[in-house]
Amino acid sequence: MSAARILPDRERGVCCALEPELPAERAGELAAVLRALADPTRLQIVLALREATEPACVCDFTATFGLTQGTISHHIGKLRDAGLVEATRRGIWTYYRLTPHLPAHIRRLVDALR
Amino acid sequence: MSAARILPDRERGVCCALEPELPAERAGELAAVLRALADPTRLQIVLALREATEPACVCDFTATFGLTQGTISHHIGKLRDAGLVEATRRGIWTYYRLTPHLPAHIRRLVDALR
DNA sequence: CAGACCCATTGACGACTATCAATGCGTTGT
DNA sequence: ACAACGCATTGATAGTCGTCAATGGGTCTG
Repeated sequence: MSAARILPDRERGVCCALEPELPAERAGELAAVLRALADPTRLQIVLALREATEPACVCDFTATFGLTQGTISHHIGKLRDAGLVEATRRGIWTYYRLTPHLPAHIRRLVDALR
Repeated sequence: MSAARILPDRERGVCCALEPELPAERAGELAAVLRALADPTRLQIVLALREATEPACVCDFTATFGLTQGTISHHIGKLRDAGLVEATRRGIWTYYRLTPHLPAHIRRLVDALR
């Protein structure tokens, strides 16, 4: 044990102005991706697509999650807005898959999900 | 190029019921952590704590982000609720640091942030 | 004790979210 | 042409979120 870390001594009235780790714009983009993932349904959709060998359709998910078709479509729309998911129309169906060649830092994030 | 993937043939009225990748409870927990990270301010706080050599105080962040003390406290409260951040009182100050020994799958997620 | 300081909490406000039922649109099969 | 199908969109509702100003509770200094 003994991760007892020593706490810094502070002078009253003096705060350390910290530097943000990321430029504001970058932090906003990353937060937007996280927001897209921050819902159990959308998270499961992304994980399913990540593992899937074939692209999936909206109707595949409605049964799985017990949600309305409209709701699933809404969720997938958010994933598309975030750039995480791509769609391909083919006749009646719209096939979805994880966006191939995501930016490296986003891909790392998606890969970290478990 | 030619990432031209072959799309599956589908029979009308037949959807593939997919298996969720995660048990519902686990997905909910993970989504909760993602929700805690899904705000630019909280994201920057976590990144700052991840890189910091010394724990930080609320007042350190108010200047950095141009937000009220109350707002920063509120954000840190959410990070605490999510289990990402720990607090230590010492006299006037409350020192915050990233929770040591996070569960592996959460730690992996935090490490993936950039 | 009185004041200054750090932080948490509360109340209020506008903005956004998740969900459903209902509707509309394009495509396919008969 | 018509009906069935997959999906998107809309409108509505209940809930959550981010922010601030204001207040209150500890803790230190003089």
